[in-house]
Amino acid sequence: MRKMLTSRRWKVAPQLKDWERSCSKYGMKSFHRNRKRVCALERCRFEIPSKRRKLCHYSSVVAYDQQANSKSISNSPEKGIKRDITGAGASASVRNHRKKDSNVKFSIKSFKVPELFIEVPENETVGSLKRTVMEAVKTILGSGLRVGMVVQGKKVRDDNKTLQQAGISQSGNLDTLGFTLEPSSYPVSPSLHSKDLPALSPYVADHELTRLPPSPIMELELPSSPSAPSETRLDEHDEDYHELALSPTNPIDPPTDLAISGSRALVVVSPLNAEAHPVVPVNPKNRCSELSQRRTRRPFSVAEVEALVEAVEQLGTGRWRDVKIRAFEYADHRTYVDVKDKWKTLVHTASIAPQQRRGEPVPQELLDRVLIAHDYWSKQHGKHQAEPSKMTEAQMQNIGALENNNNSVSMPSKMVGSAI
DNA sequence: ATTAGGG
DNA sequence: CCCTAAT
Repeated sequence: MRKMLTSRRWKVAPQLKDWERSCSKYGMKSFHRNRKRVCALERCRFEIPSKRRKLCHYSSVVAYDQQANSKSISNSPEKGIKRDITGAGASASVRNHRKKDSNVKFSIKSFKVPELFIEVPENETVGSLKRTVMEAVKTILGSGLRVGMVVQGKKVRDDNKTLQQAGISQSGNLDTLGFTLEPSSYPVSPSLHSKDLPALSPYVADHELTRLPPSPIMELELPSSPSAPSETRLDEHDEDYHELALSPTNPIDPPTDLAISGSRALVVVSPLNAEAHPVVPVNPKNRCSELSQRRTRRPFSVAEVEALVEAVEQLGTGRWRDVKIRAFEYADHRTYVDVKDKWKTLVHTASIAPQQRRGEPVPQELLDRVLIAHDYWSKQHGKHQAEPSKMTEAQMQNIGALENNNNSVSMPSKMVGSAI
């Protein structure tokens, strides 16, 4: 659903087609499973594409150009948002004027502000649209804004950090420095509090069930007093802003100087076939609400990882359905896709330095097994009997050569744990 | 419904 | 985790 919102319209048709094909091929079960999604698809078919669900209420980008004292609204199709923002100069940009002393000198061309979702009927007049936008802007301003800082695409939260420590120096990449205007308050949608929490698998050491899904809804009532611009309050929304963060590899500042005037941004308001909604911050429980609720994060526990490794060692890396059943048969919240993804991250985790790993540390012993199993199963094992490609000596050591055509082939048990 | 990969 | 193209 989220993705649908982000999809360009022309991608919708194929989607529906797939669905139909899938239904005819897999029966009503598939039909019902996908109906929900497709219905949503249909509803959002004419909506303004948006990057993430959490931002689906802000599909247009309002940018303030300080220098020109003008504001512009742009609506860019998904993937283009970041580029458009930066490319259009709608983002904060900084220039290094002089590299003499230890002072960092720069100018802010513009600020990046949170997205804004505008929903108006087709027969809306330009004039009323302008007013609507103005209201939206006033709403944002009324709710209070705080300044966020981005360096090299990463948000800088530590206010105590010196500019130098943050990598902001006359010699640093001032081009990657950006500022954003963010709402200082993020009311939480009450309807989202009671998220269903499936039964935990026998392995799950539950402790991560407290996080509430962040709400994209912004305060509609303006007169809210500018609450304390605490950095921590927006922690959970950082990712959102990362989306809008400047790309280090995407210089946005042409050798021009400050004063940028006029707005080349355009306004694109998709026609809404349904009822008219002059109001800006859309009703919380509308189209893209429940349907797109991101699942609560459930980090795999060590026990789960062990179960997964165990299963993969036996089944390989191409039968995630089976792996899921074997290792998480009773963990409804772990789908075979989840399991497959977890293996992917495990392989990655095992490949990086321990210092770079995050979350509950996974015993090295398990990570070793991950790597071994990964290697083993990625080299023509359990797969078609292709010509035995060359295996280096090292591989021979770690990956014992052995195979049988049985359907339940597995890694030679001798290997399991050989790398402790 | 599952698989396989990119996001 | 999400989203999807292919099976």
